[in-house]
Amino acid sequence: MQPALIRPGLNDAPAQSAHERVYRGLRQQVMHGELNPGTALTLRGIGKSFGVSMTPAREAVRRLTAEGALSLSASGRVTTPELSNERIEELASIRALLEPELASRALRRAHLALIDRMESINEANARAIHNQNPVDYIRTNLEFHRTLYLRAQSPAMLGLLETVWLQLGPTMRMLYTRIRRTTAPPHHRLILEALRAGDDAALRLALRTDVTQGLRHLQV
Amino acid sequence: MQPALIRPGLNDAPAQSAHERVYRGLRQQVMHGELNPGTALTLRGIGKSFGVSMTPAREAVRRLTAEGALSLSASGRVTTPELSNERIEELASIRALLEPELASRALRRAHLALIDRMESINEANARAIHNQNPVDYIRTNLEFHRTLYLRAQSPAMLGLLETVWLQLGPTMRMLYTRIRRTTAPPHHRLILEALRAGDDAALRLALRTDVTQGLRHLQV
DNA sequence: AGGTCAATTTTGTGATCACATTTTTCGATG
DNA sequence: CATCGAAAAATGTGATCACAAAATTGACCT
Repeated sequence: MQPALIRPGLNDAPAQSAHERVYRGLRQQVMHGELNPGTALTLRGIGKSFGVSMTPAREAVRRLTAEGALSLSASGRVTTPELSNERIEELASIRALLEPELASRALRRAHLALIDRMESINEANARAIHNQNPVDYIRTNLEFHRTLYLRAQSPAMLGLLETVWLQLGPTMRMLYTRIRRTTAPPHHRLILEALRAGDDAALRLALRTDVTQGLRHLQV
Repeated sequence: MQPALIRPGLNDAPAQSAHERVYRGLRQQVMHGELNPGTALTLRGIGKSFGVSMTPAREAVRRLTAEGALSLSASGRVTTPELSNERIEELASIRALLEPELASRALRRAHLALIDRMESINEANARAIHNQNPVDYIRTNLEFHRTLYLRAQSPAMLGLLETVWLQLGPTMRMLYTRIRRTTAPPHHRLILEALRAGDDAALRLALRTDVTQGLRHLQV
């Protein structure tokens, strides 16, 4: 197999295991909507594309499957999940439950520097929309939300939410290309205003609508 | 390795893979509080106790680690998690967020047969308390809740909640043996009454207090 | 053309091995 | 008696292999 070619200077974590690299790589592809729903993957293919054997690929797949990022067929085949409309709505309602709570917990700790950072992420988000780039759009949108939620100091809740995002990743890409979004999500402004005003109720409402509204265009 | 000795008649799922058997076995041990926090496990030991090689043991551990049921040390050692007080409270507040919602969704579909079944599970729960049996107590308590939530028809939300239960499993055992519970959890009665009355607000409140109250005795 | 079935290829599973690292053991030393 | 350090044991990681099951292919027949 390939010599794996680790360049320590470029990695955040100094010594990543092979399985960890595969896991992070696949996870990002799924969460950022780089894969369409139903995309088939194979252990040998994953291994080859990361320059490792089947073993670390298998472990990464098990992990991601446990998080709902991938699904296994009865015969063990690996694909990105194809969600039913009911499932999409359920996941959206979980977001609507968790995200206002996380935002509310972050509110008291959200200083101006944080709001400025969110503002600049939101501008990158607008650029992604202008460039019709779905992956950048999804990535910056999640980054906008995560930047806020990190301040909530609630790692378990954020962890749960990220598995929900993971499950929605491929579907979000599909939805994005379907609705051909042309304007920025209107609720990000409301979120920023509520943060600046320190208005908990307005913040919760802004998040609930932001999260819910994006997935209202199903009609499959 | 051992011939694995599968007896199809005794298994619910007809053809379980080795990894699946290990996963289910470990998962139950963790969720039902059969393992104290900080219990060390080894891949070879797990494999031996299930009559399989390291490979399926490793996959099961990866899966359970992804669900928060087990933790990995920096050197890859496997233990059941030892939760900080902050983490316990955070997990409790997640329960307090999800469980009233699941109960509310189940309410309209909760017929009398379901309530009767919950009642009988609650009696088994009382017996477990009388017998000072922590594992039976935890098991029947979770079964009481899960029986209700299954009616919510919200598999993703229930799945998330089960990972929270998993994370709390070893800690619940520790808390149980610490407080030496002697009387039945008072809120199960309130839950049943609210179900019978079809009172959504009362049901939500009963669950929130039931879930929160059990973990108020920390004081580590 | 379309369908059927056998041959072939692809794929996941589980076991085993070599290896590096960590942990434990245990004796020597102060 | 405690502490340090070296030897020994235990452990996780990744690669490879054999095998069975599944999916694909392609020839053949109707």
